[in-house]
Amino acid sequence: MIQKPKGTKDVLPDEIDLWNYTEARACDIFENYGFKEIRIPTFEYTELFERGVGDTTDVVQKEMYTFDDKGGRSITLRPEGTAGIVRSFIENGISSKPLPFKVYYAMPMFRYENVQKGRYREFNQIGAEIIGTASYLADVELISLADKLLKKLNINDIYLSLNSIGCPECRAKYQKALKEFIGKNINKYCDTCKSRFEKNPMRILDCKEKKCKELNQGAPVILDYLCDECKEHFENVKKGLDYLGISYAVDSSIVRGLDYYTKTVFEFISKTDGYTVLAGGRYDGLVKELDGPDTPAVGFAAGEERLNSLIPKEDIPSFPLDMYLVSMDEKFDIETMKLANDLREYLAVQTNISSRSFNAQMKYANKINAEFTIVIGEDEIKNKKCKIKQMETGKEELSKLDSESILNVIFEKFDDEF
RNA sequence: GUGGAUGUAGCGUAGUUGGUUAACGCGCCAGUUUGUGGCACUGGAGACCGUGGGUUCGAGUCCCAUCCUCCACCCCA
Repeated sequence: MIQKPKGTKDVLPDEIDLWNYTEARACDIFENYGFKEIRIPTFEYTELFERGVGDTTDVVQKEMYTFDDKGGRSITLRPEGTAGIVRSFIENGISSKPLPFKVYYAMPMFRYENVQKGRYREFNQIGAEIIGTASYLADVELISLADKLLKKLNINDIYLSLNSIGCPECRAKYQKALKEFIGKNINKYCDTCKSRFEKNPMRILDCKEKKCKELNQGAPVILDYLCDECKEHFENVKKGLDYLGISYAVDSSIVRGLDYYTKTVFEFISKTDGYTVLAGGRYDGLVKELDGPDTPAVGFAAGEERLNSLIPKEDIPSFPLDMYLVSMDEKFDIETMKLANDLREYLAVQTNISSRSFNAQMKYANKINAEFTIVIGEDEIKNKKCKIKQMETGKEELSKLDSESILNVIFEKFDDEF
């Protein structure tokens, strides 16, 4: 038997209401904040991610789905959304349109990593980007958007961690101090940390190895090395969030695993599951790094699977079938379908397309939770009348046998229940 | 990539120290009921016991390998 590849999943009709609910909710909120949807390719040239996400990151080093196409080009299934969006921003000359460019997306991402709770190889992210403004106000708007999204989805058992990792200038000073600190004991660190030392020393602070954690005690803190501009930016972000009533905790250990971040970085972390549900930050250098005009930007992404696992089940609407038309006999099947088609202008209707007996059709209508049934047979066709039955109450009402009359009867006689 | 647990009809499970046609519940299909569903009763379909190899007269049961799923680590959303 052929099985689905490791780390993928099927979303079956039983679960689809949840997915549609999350996406529709998110879409509404994004639109209200003035964002428009963007759709970009599922795969890009590998170089985009190597340069954009950073070739020292785990995502690029060991988690990308990369292959050569038949023309010998190196292609990669996108592991995240931002790099592709920035590529699109540059390629389409959007910097000459009114900025900021505010877009959102909901699309699948691909990372080759080991599967566990809330983590898949093909997974979906819902995210937003603001490209073309350096103001702290964009950071605040974006975080407030993220906060609103989670609140509207009734995901409350969650907290916001905030940090600033500065601009390249203050980060260079900080990294120098950090390397001095770590360098004293570098031979005591684990092998991964040793390899991080030259290329990306800040990631050493992220290491979960016990010995490394101990060695990191008393390491210099990035916030102490921020330049005046970065410091002011961070202060303004915090003040803005305070004013909007969004609570947060500054956590100087948040570094983020993607190289493009600058200044503000943040994560919304689930208290119940312990993992990050939504995360993002500012990436002022990325557009230029990818050969575009020097353009500042901020963005975030949320894991849709993780969001879905935290949404209260009672919030999810379901859409039962409005009506099932029972055909008394084979010879009425097609007339029944004709009536169904008329009713389908207004209602969700099913008919007998499985050659079931009368009785079996009633049972089926019951099983699929049809709200109403109408039996179509000799008498109905002859008299042009029918009985509309509400399945839950067993209540029946007479109607003429045409779609408009049926609709009227439903709204008049069953209005309170329907 | 590392470590641990698991794998028997669609789902949840049973299967005794290896021994005929692998069992049960739910679900599915049909009948009891050629003008009305839910309940009940009766019947039916559906499993090469994850896959491949080995031991044996004989393997769902034992051995090896492999894959998947789940969990933890790493990392991330």
